[in-house]
Amino acid sequence: MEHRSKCPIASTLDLVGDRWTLLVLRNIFRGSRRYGEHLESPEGIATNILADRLALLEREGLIEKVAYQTRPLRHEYRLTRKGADLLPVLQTLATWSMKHVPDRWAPSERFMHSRPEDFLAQD
Amino acid sequence: MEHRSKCPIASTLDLVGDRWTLLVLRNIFRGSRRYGEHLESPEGIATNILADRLALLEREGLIEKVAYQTRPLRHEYRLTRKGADLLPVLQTLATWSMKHVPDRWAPSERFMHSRPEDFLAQD
DNA sequence: AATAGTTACTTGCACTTTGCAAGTTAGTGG
DNA sequence: CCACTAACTTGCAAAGTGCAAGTAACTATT
Repeated sequence: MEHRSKCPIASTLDLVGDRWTLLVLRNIFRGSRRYGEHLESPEGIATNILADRLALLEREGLIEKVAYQTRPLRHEYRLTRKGADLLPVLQTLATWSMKHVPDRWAPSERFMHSRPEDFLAQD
Repeated sequence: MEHRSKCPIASTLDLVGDRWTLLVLRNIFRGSRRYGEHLESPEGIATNILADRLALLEREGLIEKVAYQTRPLRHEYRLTRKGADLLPVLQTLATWSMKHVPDRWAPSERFMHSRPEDFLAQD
């Protein structure tokens, strides 16, 4: 990973500051775990972009691939602590939008009031 | 402005979710007001991108152009309430980076503890 | 009056990233 | 052997970005 500067804000954006990465994370917070579930999100992410971003997030340690079945072997993507810790960023983005952009969906209470730890439980 | 969906998170990112817009806002929070001051930021933004983003932020009402002198007429860019309200987003991005990215600059106490209102004072 | 300096952009072009459609791979089930 | 499903990969056009050079509107200097 290459950073434009040592500014902490710029460095975070170097990682997740593009058109899709934070939305992929949002999907996971909202329950998407499998590749196909991500494709159902309302914004309509392209398959190549999704594959690229999942690989990036895994390489950077924000999500991890966990097998959910063998025969055929299939994986799902889960948040690591590093990824889950971006929850406050998504919450503040949502809060801003609710105040300044008219006619948006209301985020769930559960989403707005949860903490990163809440998304780390195993099952 | 076109939105990919009515998701509040996606909608905020439609506005500021590219490689530079949030860094231009960070500059303003850190005191850059004039075009030339923005060009001094450590990431080295290109002049065309900067002009484009300042125009976008003004068009969307996050910043406004205020004359700081006549003869020759010159303007500076200041945060509106809408723009200043993105401060918590920048603060959470910085907080995440300090926890998860090694060897970053420490943001100033002033920046991390300020509130949007603090950047709206006239002078 | 002509020249140089300052500030704030604009333009042109190469390069990179994104978006869309179609194709591929690895497996199961019939 | 064939259809089916999930998870990608590939090709290519379009949009966005990065770099260098150029322009515009003044002011200050000689």
